[in-house]
Amino acid sequence: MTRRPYARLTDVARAAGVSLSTASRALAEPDLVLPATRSRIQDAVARLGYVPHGAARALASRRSRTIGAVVPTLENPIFATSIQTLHQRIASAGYTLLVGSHGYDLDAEVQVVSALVERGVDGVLLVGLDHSPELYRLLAKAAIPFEITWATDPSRIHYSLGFSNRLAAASVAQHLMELRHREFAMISGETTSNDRARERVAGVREALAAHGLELPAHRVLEIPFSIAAARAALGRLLDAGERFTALVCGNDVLALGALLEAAARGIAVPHQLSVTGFDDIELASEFSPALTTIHLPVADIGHIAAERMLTRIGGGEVPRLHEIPVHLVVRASTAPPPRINERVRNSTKSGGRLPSRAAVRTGRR
Amino acid sequence: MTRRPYARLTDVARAAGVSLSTASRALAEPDLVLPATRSRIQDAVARLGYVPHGAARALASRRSRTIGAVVPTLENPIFATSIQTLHQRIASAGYTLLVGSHGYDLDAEVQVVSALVERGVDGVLLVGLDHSPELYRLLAKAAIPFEITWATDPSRIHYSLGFSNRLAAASVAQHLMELRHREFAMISGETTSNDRARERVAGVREALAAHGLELPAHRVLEIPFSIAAARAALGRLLDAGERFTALVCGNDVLALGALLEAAARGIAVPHQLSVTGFDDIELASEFSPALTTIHLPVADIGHIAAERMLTRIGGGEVPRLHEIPVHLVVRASTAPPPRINERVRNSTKSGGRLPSRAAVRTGRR
DNA sequence: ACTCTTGATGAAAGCGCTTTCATCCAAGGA
DNA sequence: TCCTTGGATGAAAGCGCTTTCATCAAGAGT
Repeated sequence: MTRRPYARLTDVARAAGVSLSTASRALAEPDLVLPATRSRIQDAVARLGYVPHGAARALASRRSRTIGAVVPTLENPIFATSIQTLHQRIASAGYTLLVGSHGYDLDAEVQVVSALVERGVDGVLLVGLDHSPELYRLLAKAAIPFEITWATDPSRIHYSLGFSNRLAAASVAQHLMELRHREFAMISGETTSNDRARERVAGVREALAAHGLELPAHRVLEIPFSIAAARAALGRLLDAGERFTALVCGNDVLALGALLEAAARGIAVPHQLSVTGFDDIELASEFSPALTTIHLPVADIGHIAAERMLTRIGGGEVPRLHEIPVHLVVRASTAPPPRINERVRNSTKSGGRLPSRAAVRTGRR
Repeated sequence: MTRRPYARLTDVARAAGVSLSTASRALAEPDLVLPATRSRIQDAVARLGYVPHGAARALASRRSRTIGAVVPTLENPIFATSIQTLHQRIASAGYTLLVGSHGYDLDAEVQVVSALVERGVDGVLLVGLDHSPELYRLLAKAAIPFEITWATDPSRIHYSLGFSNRLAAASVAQHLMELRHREFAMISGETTSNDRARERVAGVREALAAHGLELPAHRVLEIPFSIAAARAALGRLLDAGERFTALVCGNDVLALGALLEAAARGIAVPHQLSVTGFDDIELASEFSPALTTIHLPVADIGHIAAERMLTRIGGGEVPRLHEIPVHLVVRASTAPPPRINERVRNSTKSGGRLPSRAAVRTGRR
């Protein structure tokens, strides 16, 4: 006789001397089965090493017990961390996590989501508000609950969990203005198809405008999220002779790059130049100078997103919009601007690696 | 009449005026179907917005077209990056990625893998050789191909893709010895249930031993992989009065922590203390001083792992052991040891934040 | 002209499970 | 004592697809 390599529920049922239906119930709804019967079935399960067949279960029950999460990239530690906590939470509820990344390409994202829909995920987690209309159509057609994270949808059309990137960025600008900075520059991620980056730039602009200040376009550089790109960007800004005392960065990775470049050029942070980040990754507080940044409760986002999604899948209701608190953390990378003669001077054509000639250390603030 | 929310293959078949089997074939093996028929079916697919039902397909075909990857943590950028490339490669082959993480807990790993097996993944990717016996049993019973990454299995019992952590670590020690260092200390990740960390410590020990040098147990600190922990560890080593001129770190994150702590204590790297890392994350080359470390082709690992797994799932054969080249990258964090009177002195009970009194800058090497 | 291939298509049997719906039996009510 | 009620169980119908296997033309071979 040919033994199959694995046991089916039918085999368990036969071994326990019950019908298939009873065996199924014993596993799904133990209360509906007499304790004696139940334990016979559980014995059989253990003895045969029975492992339920997910696909069969999904097909019959129309629920896959999987959740899909799509992020721009796992290389940004904030996404990696939140995916991590998300996974932990849903795993403990018996769900599995399907992940996808698209590298900030909205068309690629549609492909990824479509693969998830095909797999019959019970819910989808998205990052931000910028998505292809086709993606929204796909999700609507499949009637799969989805949720926007890392941003809030003020219109409440979609379920969202996050914070206002605009307001948070504005508070950074506010802090800098209170320090009496009046000349700003910004290094941002690409704003096309990235609403978070766009909102952060807008937030800074608005806050400045409210005080009659400007953030001219040529002082806003949009670059890939990498340390090397950020270093190069600060270099370009400086080499172009821009005179600013505060540099707002779109996230901590970019800010770190700026800090590194400033150090390499002998520019003292914060005395000659104030630098801010966004996210509060671990390095932000450990680096020297420690980075003034916006603290995000990264792990909480994964956890709450899991919670909300599980509730909705279970037929429960959650508020359309869940705002999580974020706040400015002032550390050592910001200080009042230097007096005029202590400002960072644009370096010469010699390659920009020279320390500013006007560099003079100011006292501690 | 009640319309279903989505189209089934039966609906497509009816719309195209063919049988279910033909429709199925048209999608799976287009060559077996007459071009005219095929295009009628494709029209119907497009018109109805048909999306195949993954679970049904998996049930009928006994292949889920999903691959599971289990890593210790996504917070380490090397895992995040390799998962990223892995995803890209398998997605382009029509596969979906199920991820799991276990936080260096082997029992938790069994749970995660068991969830993947239940989902019927076609293959599983694991990190390292240290796993619960139960995990191996589970995978064997389900007859699912799996692969070890980030380490090689010299016994060739399992399929593995990686490099010798031991040899790589030894080459770091070798470099340091060539610089004439004789007093070593090491900051490692926890070695229990982490063969990579264990092998790296062993590699350093062996290399030293070959030259009659020792790495005493009290100079090896095992800590969690975080910058803060690494800073504290170096502090403890120093405060304990250990005298060493070379600090080998288990990975770049730990090395970064050490660099930061050294800077905070006014210890000049590399002139007073040489520090090495392992992994070559982006920051390693951008940081100042740039870190001497082992370069790993992180993206390649994800890519090759995907390739090998897809081949095996497709019934193909690959070598049991795939060794990828890694190499030492010498940068600015290592130099010959200082002369005796320039050594780092153990700081006093005052908290260890004072620069070493004996600190004297040596010239460039 | 007749059988033999060959290639395209269709019919139908599951894949392993969930989920009505029906059945049975013991206890409670009249 | 008979009938009702409800709890436990079983029978059976799918869930949407893949995959033999059978069928049927139409061209090839003799």
